[in-house]
Amino acid sequence: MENIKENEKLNVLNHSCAHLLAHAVKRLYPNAKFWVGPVIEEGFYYDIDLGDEVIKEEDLPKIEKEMKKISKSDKRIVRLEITKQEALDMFKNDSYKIDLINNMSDDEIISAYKQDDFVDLCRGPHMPTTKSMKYFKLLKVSGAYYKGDSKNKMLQRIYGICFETEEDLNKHLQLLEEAKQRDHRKIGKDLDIFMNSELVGKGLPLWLPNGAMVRMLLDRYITDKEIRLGYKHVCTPSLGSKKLYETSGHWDHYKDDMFPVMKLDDEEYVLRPMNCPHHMMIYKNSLHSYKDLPIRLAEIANDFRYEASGAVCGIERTRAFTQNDSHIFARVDQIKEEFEGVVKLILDIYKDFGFKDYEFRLSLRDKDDKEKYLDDDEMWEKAESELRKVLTELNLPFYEAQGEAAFYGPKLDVQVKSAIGHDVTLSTCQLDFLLPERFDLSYIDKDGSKKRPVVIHRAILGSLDRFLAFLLEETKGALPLWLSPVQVNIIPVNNEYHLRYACEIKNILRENDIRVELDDREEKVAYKLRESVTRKIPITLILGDKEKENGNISYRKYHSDETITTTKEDFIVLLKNEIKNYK
RNA sequence: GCCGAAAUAGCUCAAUUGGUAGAGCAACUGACUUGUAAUCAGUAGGUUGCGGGUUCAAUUCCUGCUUUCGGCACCA
Repeated sequence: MENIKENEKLNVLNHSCAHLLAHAVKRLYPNAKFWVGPVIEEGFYYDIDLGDEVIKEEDLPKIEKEMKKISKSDKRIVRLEITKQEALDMFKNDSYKIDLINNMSDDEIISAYKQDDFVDLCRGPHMPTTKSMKYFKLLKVSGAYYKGDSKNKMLQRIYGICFETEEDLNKHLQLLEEAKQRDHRKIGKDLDIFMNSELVGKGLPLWLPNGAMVRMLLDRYITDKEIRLGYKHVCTPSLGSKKLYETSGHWDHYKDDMFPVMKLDDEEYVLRPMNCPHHMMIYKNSLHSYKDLPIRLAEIANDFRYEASGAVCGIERTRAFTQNDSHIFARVDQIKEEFEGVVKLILDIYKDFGFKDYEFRLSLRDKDDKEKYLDDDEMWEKAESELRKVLTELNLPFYEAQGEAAFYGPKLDVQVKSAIGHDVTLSTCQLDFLLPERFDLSYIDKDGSKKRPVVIHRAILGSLDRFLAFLLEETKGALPLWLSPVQVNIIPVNNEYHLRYACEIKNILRENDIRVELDDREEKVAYKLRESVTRKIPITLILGDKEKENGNISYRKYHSDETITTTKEDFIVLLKNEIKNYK
C-alpha cells in the first residue's frame, strides 16, 4: 500500500487536503477549534475541538460534500509570512494555535496558509489551489487525546486520504477492503482456528482443534531450534507471590495491568504477567562459574495481563497468552555474541516463514520520563551504547525510537504491520542490567571474585498467539504444508468403489505422520473439492478407478488447479521433503 | 480506560413510519451414484446480546450492562 508520507507529491496533496477538511468543518461547525492536521502513512487526519458537538461517521458524507464544494470553487492557496506577534493576533481566538505559536522562537518567521476566508498556521508547502484536491475520501472518525496524553481532553479526529486520480483512490479503497479480508480475526473464524466466548471472558480466546494443532507445531518448531542452540527449557508456574514482582519492580510499574492479587490466609498471589522473575530464581538456585555462562533458560510460558478493554484484539493482543520466552544470563563480554545469536535466530526463523516486511527498532528510553524508566543514567548509557554497538557491528539496518524501552533496559524489537495497519512487535531482544541487581544475581569470576551477570530477555516468536495472527495474515490462511492442521484431504470419487482404496491410502499416510482426512460423505467430487479448497488444505487427493487400478494417487495443491498423478511412494517422499526443511 | 459505532438462526445478511422475524449457505431426512470449486426436494432451526423502562403492542424508541468493531491512550 502506498506510503503517503514518504511520497513527496502525495504528501503535499494530503496535507492540503487536511486544510480542505478543516475549512469545510469550520463552515459546518463555526465553533470548531483546530489542533494539528498532519500527513501520516495512511493519508492525513485533523484533530478538532468541537465543544459539545459530536461528529459521527454518518456526518462524514456531509463534510465531504462541503469539501467538494470548496474544491470546485477553486480558491487560491496563499502563503503568508508573519512575525510571532502577528501570528498571536491572527489566531487570538484559537487557544490551540496559540499553544503552537508560543512554542516557536520569538524571531522565527511564521508561515500560514490562506484559502478564501480560512487561514491555518502551517509550514507548508501546499498545492496552488483548492481545486487540486479532487479525489479524496474521509475514512473514519475517532477520539484522540490532546497532545497524545490521556490526562488531557479528548479531541475529535477525522481521518482521510487524497489521490491525484480517481483510479488511484478507488484502487486504494479496494486495497483497504482486501486488507479486511486478510484480517486474522476473519481468517481465524473462517478456518476454525480460534473463537471467543462472552461467558469465558474478554480477551480470552479459545483455541479450536485447528488452531491448537498449529500452536503445538509452532511450539515444537521453536523448542527444537532452541535446544539445538543450547537453550535449557524449564517449566515454572503461571502464578507467583506478589513479593516476587515487588522484588523485580514489575509490581510498581504494572500492577494496574495485572490481574488483581489473590489473597488466601496470609499469602498473596498474582497471575504472572511475564516470566523473568521465575527464571531469575532458577538461576539463583545454584552457584555459577564464569565458565558456565552464558546460561540460556527458555520456556513456552503462559502469561496473563489485564490489557485495557480497547486494546484487546483477536489473538494479536489478549489477556491470556503464551510467550516463547528466554532469559540469557551472560557476562558483559558475552553480550555481543549472545545478541548476535539471537538476531541470527530471528533472521533464520523469518526466512523459514517467508517474512520479508519487518523492521528492526532500537527501543530507547525517554530521558525525561523518570517515572517509567529507572533513574540511573550510567546504567542506561552503558546498555544503550552496548546495544547500538552490537547493531552497528552486525551491520543490521535499524531505526531508533525514544520512549519504547522496557523500564529495565533498551530493546531491539522487530516490528511488523498487521493487515489492518497495527504496528506490532513480533520479536524482541532486551538488554537488562537492572534485574540482576534486583535479584542479586552473581557468578564467580576467574579471580575468585563475585561478579554480576547481565540478562538478555528475548522472545523470537514473541507470543505464539500474536505470531500466528501475523502468520495467518501473511499467508491469507493458506499455511505451509508443515504447519497445516490438515495436510492432505482425500476425496474418493465414488464411495462404493473407491472408499476402501482411499482408506488404504489414508492409513499409509497416517503411518508416515501425515495429518490426513478422508471425506467419505455422499457428495459429488466437485462439492467436496470446493470445500477442500475453501478450507485451504494444502493437498487434496482424488482417488477413483484410474488410481485404484494402478495403485497410484492423484493430487492437487492448494495454489494450483493442476492434477498430478504419481506413485504412493513418490508422493510420500515429496511430502516428507517439503516438511523436513522446517525441522 | 477514553471518543464513536454495532450486536437478528451455526455462518453471511434482510425486515417501510413501533404491529411477536425472512433468505442463502451449513445441519438433519429423502432421492440421485456422479472424476476436479456448490445435484434436487423436504424438515428443523430465533425469549432479535443481557436487564430495566415507555406503549394496547418493542428487533424497532429510551436507559443500564456485556461483547464486538474503528481510533486514541497503554503494551513488561
